[in-house]
Amino acid sequence: MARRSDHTKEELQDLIVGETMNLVDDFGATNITAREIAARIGYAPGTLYTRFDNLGAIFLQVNVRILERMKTQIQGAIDSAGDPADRLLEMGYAYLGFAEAHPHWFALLFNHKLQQGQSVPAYLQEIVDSLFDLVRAELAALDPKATAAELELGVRALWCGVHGICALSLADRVVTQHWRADRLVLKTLVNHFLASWPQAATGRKRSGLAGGLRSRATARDD
Amino acid sequence: MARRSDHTKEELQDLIVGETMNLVDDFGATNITAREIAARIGYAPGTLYTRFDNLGAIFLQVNVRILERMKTQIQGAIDSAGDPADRLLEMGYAYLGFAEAHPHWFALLFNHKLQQGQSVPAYLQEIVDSLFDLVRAELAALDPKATAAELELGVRALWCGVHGICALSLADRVVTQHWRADRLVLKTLVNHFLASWPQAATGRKRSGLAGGLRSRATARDD
DNA sequence: ATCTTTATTGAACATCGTTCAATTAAAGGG
DNA sequence: CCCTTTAATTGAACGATGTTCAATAAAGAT
Repeated sequence: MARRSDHTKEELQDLIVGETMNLVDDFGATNITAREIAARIGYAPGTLYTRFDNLGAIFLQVNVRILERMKTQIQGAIDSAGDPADRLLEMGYAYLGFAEAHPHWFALLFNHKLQQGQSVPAYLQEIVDSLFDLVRAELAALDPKATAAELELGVRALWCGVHGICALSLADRVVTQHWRADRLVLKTLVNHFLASWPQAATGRKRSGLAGGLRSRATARDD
Repeated sequence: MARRSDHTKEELQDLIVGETMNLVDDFGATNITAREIAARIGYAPGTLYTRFDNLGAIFLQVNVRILERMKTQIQGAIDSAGDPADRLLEMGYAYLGFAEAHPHWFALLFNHKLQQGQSVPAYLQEIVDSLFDLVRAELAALDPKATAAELELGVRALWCGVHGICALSLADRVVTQHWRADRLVLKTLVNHFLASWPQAATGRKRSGLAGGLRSRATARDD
């Protein structure tokens, strides 16, 4: 039995979340048991419930750490590229690289359901927002005249698009990209998107290709 | 007890899959038990295992039906629109509409993991392929000179992009599109993509906007 | 030393997926 | 019509799960 003051409350909490994170990486969240987590940190199963309401609460904290790591990866990708378009592409590659390197983390991050009445921790939401901001900054650099609403739409469209590629790259699913060229698909998507991003190349007039898009994109929402 | 010849083997199989499909729609796959499925069709739990190896095998057949329904929805969307670009957009809306109308089905379809050594049923893969073909046909109509490889890349990029929007529109997840404008995001993504789809508008020359994209999209794959 | 507090335990509970010997209904042969 | 054969169906049982909580034991206080 672990002695009473081997760890403070905070240390024990960290220990639980950290070990769960490792187990998720290796085996996936669905193959983890409370007893296994407890055994690995040298405590009894019941101890987990002195710090967390249930396993779901632990997984939520694991997701915070996963998202932190993902942000680190994506931020690192920005430094290695020069112009905004390349930086957006590198961010996409980093996102995809993370999903491929840690598919179980990726799955937990996006599939884990909050329990009834539970809300997203503010700190986690901040990280999400900061990631959105990274994309927004590059899109704004490419189109300084874009409105806030246009930028918001662009960020979300691009982000979701890249996410879809990563989500469908996960193995052992029913619908999968068995065609192994995810990076090429990602590049295709990002570049097609960016090709018409400065929505009106010269002075935001509605003419030609980009103008056609603009009228499309701002028409009625159906 | 259900009498021996109340149902043939095939009828019983259909009954199990159908009832499971209903339960998934209402409560989600993770909240369903073998005992509940059995009770609803008036059989004992053990009976399920005379037709299926385990619950996962039932869910796999449910996924076949889900995908069939999804295909029906998407095919229906094609008829209601005129030009290829509108048809692609409508297909995206149908995809999104399906995800929003049946989030639990959508989650099962894309999150359910095959067990070790299990492979995707041929019939299910055929449906996936046929859906890809629907997108391919429209992209080909928009760019008759596109090569097979270009079409394949385009189909996958567009499909994955739309899928990402749908996946992130699911509620009660940690990372979510709490910003309710999924259809607008989808339209933005599709239209930006299509705006540069006929990759070189006049005679496939590499010039201007589209040419820039083309050189990007076909450069080294990293 | 003794008491108080509280961190930790681990047996117990309900429920889960799954198995399989027992049971019961249908089919066939006389 | 009855008896035997066949196989569809059962439901108790098993091991494992998440979770609870009275019991325990260790730390700090007096």
